[in-house]
Amino acid sequence: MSLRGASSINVVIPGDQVQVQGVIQTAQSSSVIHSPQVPPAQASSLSESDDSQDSSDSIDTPRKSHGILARRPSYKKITIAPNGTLQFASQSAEGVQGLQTLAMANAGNNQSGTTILQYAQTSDGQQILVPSNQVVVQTASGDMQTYQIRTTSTTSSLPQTVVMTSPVTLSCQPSKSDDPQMKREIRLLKNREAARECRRKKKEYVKCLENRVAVLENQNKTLIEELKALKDLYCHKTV
DNA sequence: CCATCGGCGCGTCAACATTG
DNA sequence: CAATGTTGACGCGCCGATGG
Repeated sequence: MSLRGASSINVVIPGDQVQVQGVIQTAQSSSVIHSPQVPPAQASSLSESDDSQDSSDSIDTPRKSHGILARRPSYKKITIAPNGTLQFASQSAEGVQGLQTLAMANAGNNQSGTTILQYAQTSDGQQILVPSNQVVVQTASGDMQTYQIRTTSTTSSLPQTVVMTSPVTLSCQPSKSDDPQMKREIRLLKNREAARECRRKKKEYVKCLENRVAVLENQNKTLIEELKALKDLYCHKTV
């Protein structure tokens, strides 16, 4: 019963409540339990179980043992419709264009004290990496300035106030360094962020599934009651 | 009070997918 | 095809609960 992270997910139909009325709703089958929509290439590798490698047979490391796992569809492709259902984006409709301009999402929750990089976009459209405790502001004159952000409360439960400190120059842009050490550092940072984001999406996804289950159970219950009522009605008529 | 346990989030690695 | 993104697996540390 850990209270930390408030992650005890009790199935709650969230704010945009999913109300079951009418019941019939055969619904555009945006089924939640989408059978792993395996792309053709992958499907073959599924059934054939990586034939090319089976000779080398997987005693390599324990890590490699998850070859069995079919690649799941990306959480990224799953969006939540206002009515609580999940929608799966088509391949091409990704379009996260503006996203990278200033992702401040996690800036506050960095408990570990490590610096997280995020993408910002300079006025000339160039992407740069900026530590997530900084924010990029475009001034009236059009030039970009970054500010450091300090949060005044350390506990995540309390509201955090943001303090803008003195501007920081962008001189330390990782200018496409060829230094392998630097490259690795950047990759690690990016992966760190990616992992965090991935976990967030996964949690969201699971929550959605649970909501969906609740809705379907509700529907099921209503249908059963309706059926029962109809049966009763029918019996009375025939007798 | 201390040891233990279970849950959680994190960072990293590696395998696989996607993109250009 | 190389670079980059995504995500499962693993190990670690932290925290709260629980039992002695």
